[in-house]
Amino acid sequence: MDKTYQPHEIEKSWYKTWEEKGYFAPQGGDDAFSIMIPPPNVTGSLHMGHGFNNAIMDCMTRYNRMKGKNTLWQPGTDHAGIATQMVVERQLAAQGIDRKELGREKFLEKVWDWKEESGGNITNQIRRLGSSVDWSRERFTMDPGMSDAVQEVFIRLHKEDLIYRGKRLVNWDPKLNTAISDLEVENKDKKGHMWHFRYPLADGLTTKDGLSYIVVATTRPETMLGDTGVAVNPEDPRYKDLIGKFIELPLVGRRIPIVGDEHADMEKGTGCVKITPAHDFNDYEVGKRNKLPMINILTFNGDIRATAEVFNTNGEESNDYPTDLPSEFIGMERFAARKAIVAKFDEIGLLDEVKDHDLTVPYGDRGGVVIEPMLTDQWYVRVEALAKPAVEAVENGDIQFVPKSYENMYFAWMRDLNDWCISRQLWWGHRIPAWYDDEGKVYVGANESEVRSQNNLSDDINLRQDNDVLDTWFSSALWTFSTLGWPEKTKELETFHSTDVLVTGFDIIFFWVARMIMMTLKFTGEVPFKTVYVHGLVRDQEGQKMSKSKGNVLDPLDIIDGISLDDLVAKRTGGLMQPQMAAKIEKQTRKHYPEGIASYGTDALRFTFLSLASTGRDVKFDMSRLEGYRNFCNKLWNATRFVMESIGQTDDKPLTQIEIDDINNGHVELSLADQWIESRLQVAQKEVIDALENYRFDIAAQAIYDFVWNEYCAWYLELSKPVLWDENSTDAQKRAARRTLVSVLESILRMSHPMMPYITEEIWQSIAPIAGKAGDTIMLAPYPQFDESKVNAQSDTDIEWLKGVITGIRNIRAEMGIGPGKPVKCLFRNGSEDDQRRLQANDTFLKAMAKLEEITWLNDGDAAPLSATALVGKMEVLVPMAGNIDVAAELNRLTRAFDKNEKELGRVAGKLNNPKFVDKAPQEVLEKEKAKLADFESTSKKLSEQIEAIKAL
RNA sequence: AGUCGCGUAGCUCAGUUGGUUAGAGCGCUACCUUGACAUGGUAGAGGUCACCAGUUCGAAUCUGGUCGUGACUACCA
Repeated sequence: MDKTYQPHEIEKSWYKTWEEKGYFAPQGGDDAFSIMIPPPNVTGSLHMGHGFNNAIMDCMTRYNRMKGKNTLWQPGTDHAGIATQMVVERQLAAQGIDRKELGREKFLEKVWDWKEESGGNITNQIRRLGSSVDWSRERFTMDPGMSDAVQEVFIRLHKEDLIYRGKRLVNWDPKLNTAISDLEVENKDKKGHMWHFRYPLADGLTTKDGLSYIVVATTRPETMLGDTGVAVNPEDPRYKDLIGKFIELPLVGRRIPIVGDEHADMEKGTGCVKITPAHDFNDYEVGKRNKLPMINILTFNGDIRATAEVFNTNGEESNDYPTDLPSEFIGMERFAARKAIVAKFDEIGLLDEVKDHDLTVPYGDRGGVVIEPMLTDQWYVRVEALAKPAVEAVENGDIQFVPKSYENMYFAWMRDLNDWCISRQLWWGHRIPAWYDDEGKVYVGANESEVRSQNNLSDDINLRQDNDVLDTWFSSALWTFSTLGWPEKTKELETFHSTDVLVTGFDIIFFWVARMIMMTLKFTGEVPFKTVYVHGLVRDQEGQKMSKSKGNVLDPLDIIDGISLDDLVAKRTGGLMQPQMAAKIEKQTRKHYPEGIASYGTDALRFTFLSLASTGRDVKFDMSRLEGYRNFCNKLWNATRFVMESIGQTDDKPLTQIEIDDINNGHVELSLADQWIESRLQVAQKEVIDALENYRFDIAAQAIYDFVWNEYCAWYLELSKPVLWDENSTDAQKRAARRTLVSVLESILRMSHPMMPYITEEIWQSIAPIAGKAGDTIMLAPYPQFDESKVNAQSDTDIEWLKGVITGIRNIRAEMGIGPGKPVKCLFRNGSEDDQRRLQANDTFLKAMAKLEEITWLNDGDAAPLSATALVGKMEVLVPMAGNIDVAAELNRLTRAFDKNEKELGRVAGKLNNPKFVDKAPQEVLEKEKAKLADFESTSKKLSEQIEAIKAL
């Protein structure tokens, strides 16, 4: 074995072996366990969030598999409509090709090509993370089977009138030219302006104040081209007389009414609100209430149209107004038009005022440009009826969120839902199964011929299919059951649905979790999962969300394999949407990773993720923690080297079967340490199992770390040395130590395997046969169970005593400046029978671990030399001060201990002197405090005696 | 503005139904290459649990408020 842990060597080949041997496929008992991977973007690449997510899911999966359950972790990817289409469009643009020139068919071929080319990337990454998914069942949302499911769902929902089509105001992304749902809109706080415009009253009217105009304010001046009214509050004494009158819309010359609507707030702004129903969500509602026409003035790219589109309040084309727009603005980009229109108002003396204004601006989360409310035909899901059972499933506990507090978030969102806009003006995705005849009548069905036959449409009637595709989340919402074969009634569906647990970040509870619950209940009558484990979001060391545009993303593989600083900088600054950020990103990267990133290996990364998986909302990823866990792997590795060495196994000379049988079956005489470590192992196992069952991976990781490092390595390994190295030890004693070393290590490996699959498999392969365990892989070995019969409380207190003596002497050594290599004498005074028994049983351990040349037991009245002293319970451990020892230092040490003890003594005494406490506190607590008091008093007494003795010199 | 969450050691975080001498890792200080491991060992230092008030015999933990901070929702004519 190498002297240090080398993750690369270990992690190189195991995954391939596991996969090839089919260990990931479901096998095991009748009791099933299943979990669905949240499908990542097929052409994307993994980020730290995926790494975190995968570490948790794989830990659960491996744990349940080792428990003997019929375990399925279902993998797959989604088609990520917008994101993928964007990437391919950009690639084409680089070659000077436009998507529309290419045509739909050809373009889709290109996307499929790209999927073939890059789709392996993400699955490779998942493999590198060690995720034990069943690759034989890998699914993709655009697979034929899943597409059938999507179509089936659409048609059925439509039949039940839960899907409808309508002309409505939607969030429009002018860059990507598609509608997006309100969840895909990101609101950002911006500094902007509020422009006040004067709108002249028509027909020579004046206001009460004698003005010939009213003033409206807007943050989006360009929309005024589409104004079809001005609203004032019906109660507003300033303006209510004007209701029913008209104004002359500047620049356009449109005559538009003043309407009374409560939307206009008398306290706010000027009290007059311009109404642009085709370009503002509030105005849309006001327009509907007041029967105002809607005028669309923008193209899908967000430019001013050549001619406006005029609709009546029902969304039908109308001639309520002419379609002319002022020629000087035509074709202008919306923000340029804003400037030009403000300038024009200023020029003609109608710009009343400009104020600075803080506002929230909606951005598309994909395209990154300002969203424009746009009047378009879209498909919607009516969510109200679907939401009700989805809420109930959580209320009645069929689905449980962990941590529970996320249920509030879920309910809050489910309470006020908007209908879900599911159509996207893209080519990449599931095309909407709807056909239109020449009159625009809609027919929904699986395909054209079905539509014709179901609706008795003859072949000479023209039909064309809807151009749009469905939101990717529509197909993702069917993920748990469509991956298992629905709408067929498959065996998999029966066995693995509902799934046991969904592991996801809170940021997609609405996007995905809620929609899955709604759709799955609707179509299977089952919940998609029984538990939703919600983890935090991985952030960088400054607590910032990781994003490509901020340049603070990390690829988990770069942590596993390592990356040079220059490569990391290049990776982060390449392909930026905003190239001007490059310098800042480079500076930041060089600051945070002056040496680049070392290679830490998969196990250390996974263990780090799991140790960070507490109940918090954020996970700040801390490289120093990662380093600590890499060191932990090294610790485990070297402990193994020690065990191998102790049993006489070397790389080129393995143990013979006879030698192995001897270790496992020969006569043994268990030492206190042997019994103790077995006992502690049980306690650790219980802690780990309890933590895993409660989704507290941080606690499980901590328990493993603590047991391996601070008990097995720090104490047990050290305690085994005196036995193994002492010529006077019997064979039975040595055999006991060897057997214990091996069996505890083997248990540690199985206990840790779900968290650190590679190193545990690597070591297990050589340790298991020696421990007498059969099996080809640790993956399928049984998970260790808590065995109460091996818990030994006596050994625990005895070892604590031993540790106390050793630590006490080491402390004296350190404070007195006695080097660890120098043997000292030691005397025990004022010890009990128990102390004496322990001393006899542990004489060898003590001498070896505290480097003692002689131990003397003092009986009452025996004289003691002047000594430095440590207390172990009531017993005093004396290290004689052989003349050259620092008296002042010892006095100082004792005084510090005394002061500390006095403080505690005072605190406890105060409590016990309080009659109310003595009166009301439970007996149990009272006894505990009394015992503490006695201890502190005895310690104080001893320490002051010792201080006096030193002072007397 | 509303809702929810958070504030514990220099840093990153645990702290289960109120009773611990408030813990861990990293970092820090001193010492140590001793035959698993310097990716190590030994011994230490370091906290008014944001602040104020309350409930209680007893509060990091429960309640109310203040301050700071984050997320989400809404508004922003």
